[in-house]
Amino acid sequence: MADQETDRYDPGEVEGRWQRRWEEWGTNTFSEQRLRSPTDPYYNLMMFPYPSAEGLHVGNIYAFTGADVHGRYQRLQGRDVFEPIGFDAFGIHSENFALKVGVHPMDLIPGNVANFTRQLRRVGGMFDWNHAVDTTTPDYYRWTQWLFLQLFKGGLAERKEAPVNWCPSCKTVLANEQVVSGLCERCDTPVEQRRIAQWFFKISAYAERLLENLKTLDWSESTKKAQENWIGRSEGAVLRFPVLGVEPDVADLEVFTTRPDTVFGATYMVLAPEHPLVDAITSSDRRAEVEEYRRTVARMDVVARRKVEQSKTGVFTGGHCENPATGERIPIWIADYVLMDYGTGAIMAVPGHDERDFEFATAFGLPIPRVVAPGDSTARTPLDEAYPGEGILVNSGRFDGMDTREGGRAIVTWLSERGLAEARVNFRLHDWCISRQRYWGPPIPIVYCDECGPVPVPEDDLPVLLPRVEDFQPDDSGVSPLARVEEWYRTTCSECGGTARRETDVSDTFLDSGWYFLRYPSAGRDEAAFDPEVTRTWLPVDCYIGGNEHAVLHLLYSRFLTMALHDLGHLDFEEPFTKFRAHGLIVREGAKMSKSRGNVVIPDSIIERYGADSFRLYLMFLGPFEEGGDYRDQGIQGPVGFLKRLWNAVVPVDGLRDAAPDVAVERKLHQTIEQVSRQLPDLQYNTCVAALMEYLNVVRAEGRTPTRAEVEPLVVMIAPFCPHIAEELWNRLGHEGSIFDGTSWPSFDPEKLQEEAVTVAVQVNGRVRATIEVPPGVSEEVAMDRARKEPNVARYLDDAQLRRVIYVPDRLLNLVVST
RNA sequence: GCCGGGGUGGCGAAACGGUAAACGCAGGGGACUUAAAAUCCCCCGGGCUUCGGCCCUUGUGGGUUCAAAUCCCACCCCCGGCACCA
Repeated sequence: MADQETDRYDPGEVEGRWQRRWEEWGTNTFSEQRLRSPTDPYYNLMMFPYPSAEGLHVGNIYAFTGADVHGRYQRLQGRDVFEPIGFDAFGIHSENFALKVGVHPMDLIPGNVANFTRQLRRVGGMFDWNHAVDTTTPDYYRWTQWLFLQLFKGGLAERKEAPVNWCPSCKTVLANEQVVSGLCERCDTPVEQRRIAQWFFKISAYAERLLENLKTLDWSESTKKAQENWIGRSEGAVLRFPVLGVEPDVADLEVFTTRPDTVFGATYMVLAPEHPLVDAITSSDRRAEVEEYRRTVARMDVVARRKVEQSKTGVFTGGHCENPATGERIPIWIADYVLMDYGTGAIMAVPGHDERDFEFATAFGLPIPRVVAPGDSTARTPLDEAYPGEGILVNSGRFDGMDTREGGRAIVTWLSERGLAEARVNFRLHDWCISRQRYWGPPIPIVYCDECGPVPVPEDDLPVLLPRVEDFQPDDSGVSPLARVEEWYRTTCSECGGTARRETDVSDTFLDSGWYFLRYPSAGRDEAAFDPEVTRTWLPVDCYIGGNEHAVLHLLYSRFLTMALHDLGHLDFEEPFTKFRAHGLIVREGAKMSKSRGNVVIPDSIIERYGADSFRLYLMFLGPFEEGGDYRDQGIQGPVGFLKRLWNAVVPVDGLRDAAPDVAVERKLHQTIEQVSRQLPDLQYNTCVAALMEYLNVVRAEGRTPTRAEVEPLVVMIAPFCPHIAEELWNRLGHEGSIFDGTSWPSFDPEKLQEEAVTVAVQVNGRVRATIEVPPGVSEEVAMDRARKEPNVARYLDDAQLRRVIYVPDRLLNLVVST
């Protein structure tokens, strides 16, 4: 006879025992042998965390649990599920935090990683700790540097000048997100722009392919859309405007436009202030003003420059060019609303049909002709605002009367005959700047030789170790703290042996995280970044789950790197993630969780109090996984009670009955198996949990003692959500080893889930007047017969005429009558 | 402004175009208890009721349909992302 006291559900005790066993037995870890020859490999990936000093937050646990439930379900189906985890510990967050608390990141990070590891183990994820990665270890970033070299050799890395945000007070380069409305987020000093030579990856060369491949991917629609917008494909044409009256002759001004049809309405040109032709075009009487304007714009930071201002500013250069369509002489202005890094850095201004140009022309008194007339308007209908839509061309010479679409094509053809136009597809996507003038990252593996120029570090010399530098505070030089460490950056050229200087910038964190999924299966190998055979076996990733905050950058960079490695012959696939699902956001009591609000949920104390299984179950229950949910402190009581009742149902004092299952319970069981098996792979966790709760309610109805056959499948179905209690109960049911090592997922019998009676709603004119119990699939006649006998139906039929009957078998009978 | 995702009981949420509110939280009542906790049972959108029922209710307004939370059109609000992209 079992003692009730000692057999009470004690989550801490159960979870500790099973976590120890998993480790002892190697339940979740892959040996070299198993990694090389799995029978049914399934790579289950989740976005690895940045190990902050605060520890895991609920958002992390929510995401990881959702992914873990998916992995465990696949495993119960008999697949070999590889579920790795790692740490994305380089980067500005770690570095800034280290500066703030005055501890060196090399001392800080290991502690954070250890704490995260402890928490991740406690939550009960199915992680293969033998294949964990930490991006800050030399045996990882050695291969990050190797990756840079491959792109460099493949001609996909180039060095060029680009503007960065500079805070003159903090004396540091700032990332765009550290600039808040033109001010440094730390000291509120106005941020300036500096031009620095930096390394870029030519992701824009892949724009078309990155866009095109999206169609083939099984990804969350919102994520695909975000990438589509980011890539920003637009079709149009490049038009050439000859510059007039400048000696010696300068090149034609090139503009990109999506509306070549409106070229007859281009009454002036606008160049970006930093456009290379500004100097040549500016007349002597305008030079002082132009220079002054360019200086003002240069003082603005990159972010403020891109903010929509209330009013347009700009100055006239004194120069003119010829509109190739009208032959008219039109003025050239410069204005900050034209961006150097989009299109050609110059536009033809069509104030009649572009809102920004209209605003500018209005401010500076420039002419605003109409060249497009929609619907009921004519060439002479006045414009009181820009009309950017489609219509019929007017005031456009021989193109008058054409609609804007065919007119555009005709004009491009006409101008191209004179070499003044060509069709062009333009992308918003920019090249990826990977240089960071910071300390906490992998040094970019390049040396600058006085003789040979930039020379890649030989692969055999990798890693270029990041030296321990006590003073890693950025200074006003605008270059990395590593530039102050002479004994580190002084080196010799690997080609000529002469004196050389190391690149002192480090690379972007997104480069670390852009390939980590390639490393996991090969973690620990020191002969290659990723083993070709193992990579072929496990990749691409079968399912990737993560937050939509990385919808654009991380996912796009990962796709680009994979594509580039494919083209360079290192991979035989070009898309890394076959399936991607974005999880939703967790809020608390309707408000976003944040430290400043003081409403952050501390997972450790909740797990200590209720156990990881209850916490996991609650997180998966509180809302649809892909939409997120509202964390309410009291809400966990439901799952807590459920697990207690589950425990008490399987571990009863009198022992389980071994009798045949009750027919009604069995039917509910098969219905539950059907629903859970269908919804679980679709990540519809909240309704799966509800179904399991419903089933347990039926099993325990009126205090009945369940049979083994009734509860055993329930234990298996709860296992993805609550692995510890499932293992314990499975074990107590007499099974050896781990529940996850068998293929124990239950199957259902379609016949057994059929109800023997169904409730059919009887409506009169669409309103429910009665319900009838009938055997499933009865004929309309029988149902009608039964319905007529219902007094509350009959009284509506008495003095009415039956006009129509709609019968949906097993669901409803609608009688349409009129009086 | 543009692109996503949402608006359903006191709350978190369910609902192949077919009985709106499953599952759970909170709340109320009861059982057990000296008491409390735990546990178990019952009630729980609103109004009316002759206790048979009837009417109203899924952000707002229209529409399609025998039937709309669900489909279509217009609009309002909330959350997330992007934002002078020519």
